[in-house]
Amino acid sequence: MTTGAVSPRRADTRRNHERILAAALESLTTTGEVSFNTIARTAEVGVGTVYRHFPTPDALVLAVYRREVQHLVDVVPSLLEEHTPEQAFRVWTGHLARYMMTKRGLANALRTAPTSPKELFASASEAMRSAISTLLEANVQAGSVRADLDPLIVLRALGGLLYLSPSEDWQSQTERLTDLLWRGMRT
Amino acid sequence: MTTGAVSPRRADTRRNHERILAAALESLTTTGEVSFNTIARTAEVGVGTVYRHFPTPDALVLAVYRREVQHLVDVVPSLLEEHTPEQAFRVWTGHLARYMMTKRGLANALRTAPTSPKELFASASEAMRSAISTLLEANVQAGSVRADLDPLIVLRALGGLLYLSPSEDWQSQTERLTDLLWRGMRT
Amino acid sequence: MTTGAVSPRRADTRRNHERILAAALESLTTTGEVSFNTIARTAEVGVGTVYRHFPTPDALVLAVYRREVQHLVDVVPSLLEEHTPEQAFRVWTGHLARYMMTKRGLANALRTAPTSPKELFASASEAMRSAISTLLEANVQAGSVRADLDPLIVLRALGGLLYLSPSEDWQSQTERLTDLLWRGMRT
Amino acid sequence: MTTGAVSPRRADTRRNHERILAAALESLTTTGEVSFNTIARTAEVGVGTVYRHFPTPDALVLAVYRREVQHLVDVVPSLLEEHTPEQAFRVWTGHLARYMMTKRGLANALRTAPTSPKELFASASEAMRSAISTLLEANVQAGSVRADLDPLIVLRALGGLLYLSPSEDWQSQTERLTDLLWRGMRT
DNA sequence: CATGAATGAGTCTTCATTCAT
DNA sequence: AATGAATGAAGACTCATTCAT
Repeated sequence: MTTGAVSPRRADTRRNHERILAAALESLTTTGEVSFNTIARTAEVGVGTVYRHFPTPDALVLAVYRREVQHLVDVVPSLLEEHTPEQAFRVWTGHLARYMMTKRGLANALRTAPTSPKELFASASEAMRSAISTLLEANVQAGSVRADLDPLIVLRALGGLLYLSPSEDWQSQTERLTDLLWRGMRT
Repeated sequence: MTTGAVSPRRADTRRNHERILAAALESLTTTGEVSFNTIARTAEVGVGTVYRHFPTPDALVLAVYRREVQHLVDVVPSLLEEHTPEQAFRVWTGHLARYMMTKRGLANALRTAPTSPKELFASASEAMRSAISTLLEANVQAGSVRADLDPLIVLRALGGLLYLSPSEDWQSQTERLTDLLWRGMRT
Repeated sequence: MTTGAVSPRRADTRRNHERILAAALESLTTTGEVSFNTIARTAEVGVGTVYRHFPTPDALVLAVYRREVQHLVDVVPSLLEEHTPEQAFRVWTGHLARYMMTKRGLANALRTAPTSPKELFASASEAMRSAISTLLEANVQAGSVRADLDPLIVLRALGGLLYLSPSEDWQSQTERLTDLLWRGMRT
Repeated sequence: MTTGAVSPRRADTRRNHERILAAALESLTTTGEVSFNTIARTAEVGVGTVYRHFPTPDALVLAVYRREVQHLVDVVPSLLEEHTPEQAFRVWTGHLARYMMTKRGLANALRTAPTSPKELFASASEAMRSAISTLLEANVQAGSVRADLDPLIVLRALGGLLYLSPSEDWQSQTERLTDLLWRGMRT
């Protein structure tokens, strides 16, 4: 009836979407589980609402994943602006390590995703690969690393960061792992 | 009750222990699940028996894990006898990759083990560390790698092998990852 | 609000009514279920609209039922024009059997209708009874059946046709059942 | 430990089986539903126990069904001992009508049984057919009915008894239906 | 009036854990 | 010690019904 205001119903829907994603992220980063019932309870919506927004648990995990991975991708340009290519790479591995540590549950959920790990990685892993690719290209331009590096291999080499646990001296370990890797990468 | 004689009972018990471990390993490497009921069924013992042998699911996973990791540790000496130190290291990473690929379910279970990741790594990760340590020492002796490498860092760098999936060209990827790493390790 | 003019709204409403009935019929004859949500989806209207047109699932089933049964009632006059009374009866039982077989889901839904089986039969069963009544009267006039037959009893005797399944030799079974019944009915 | 008494555990199990069947029968004859949760609640056992005894809802319905149908089959011999063949048949249809009326929910559940209607009828319908067959044979021997009657057709003709509802004058209707049928059956 | 998002009760099913034998 | 039946909490999912727009 009114024209000025955004319809409350519409607002509810959007807010629900947000709340569900937030609840799912929290659940994934803490327990690593994605019980629709629990998420509904946390987000304070009905279970049916969760199902309306995300047909399957996988779809929900995927949505959370995409969103989170995007953070790592988005930070690359600014890193390259503010640092030398080499520094940018090193700082980014720090981001990656921190991300891995915080989102442990998420990482696990991704690995154990029962269905369509294909689609999952097709999009997410590709995003990561392109982020690394950009960093490598900048370094190749600067002459600091070899030109024949496969971003995927570098990504795999960084995979060990997944093992880091908050209790250990992860900062130092990350640096040392990056050092080791860098020695193997440089010209 | 008695300690001197090996009672027939004792034999049964030992056999049960074996069967449970075998069933758990199979379950972990295939489905990645460790349902006590399922394992009991596979091992052809009662659930109660499984509980008697392993108080918690974690204890069972840990036991399986220890056993499996031992294989990777045990192979080191013979590798060093039959190959140059560098070759030994490279061949061992191949073993590691194959192991990771075969025991995917196990690896996942380990990562998602809800409790006591401490104890889990205290023993298992330590075993792996010592295996790498041995390989590194041989290479240091031969002058092929730097003397200041931390085995743990190298182990982390190899962690990316966990991502490999059977469908991909994992052999080539393993070699390339090892190459990259080796460049960073050598003198 | 107004009664004199046929509003465009009215047209929409009538069309919706039709679509809902059509969707319900299809659902009943195929799956035998009457999920309002599913029906709404099939009819391409909102659930609320279905509720507006039919207050309860029963009301909807009843409406579909009435409509379908009418087919069996409407065919009687023409049968009596084109056949002898006895043949008309026999042909009609064939119609009945085919109808039962096609609308199996409908028949089941009717039987399991949780509430108001009263109202359900008050109208639908009455229509069937009158159809049979007409057929019997013609036969009484022709002197081929006894005059003291209760149409309801005859209807019940034909109820066995409900059991027929498409896979069996239902045509022959219908004829034999009709034969048996006819022997009991004739003068 | 004791030898004289049947082990209590064994007794519990058997008692549970009974209670579940009883609860299922009640549920089927009243609401026509077979919710495992509800049945467990009624029988005062855990849901898991119901699952242990009956793997699927169908298996439970089937078990109840077999049991109930058996009653109708078992009564035949005594009827033939105490009555003339014709009377036996008429009394049996009375039993059938009463059974149908009481077990309405059961009958419905049977018709709508989603899976394996095959197996269901292979056993149950066959039992019914043989019951009627016995009654017919006795009558053929006594010369009261024709020898070429197909028990299955007679069973179908009696199917109309399913329609009877307790509120109506079902006794009289049953008799009249049987009369009509008998006229068609006799020599 | 029509729409369809939201709700939540209720069903199915699995599985860790207990415990009587 | 071994067994496995029993239990029930918990998760997945459906669907009737309400209600804001």
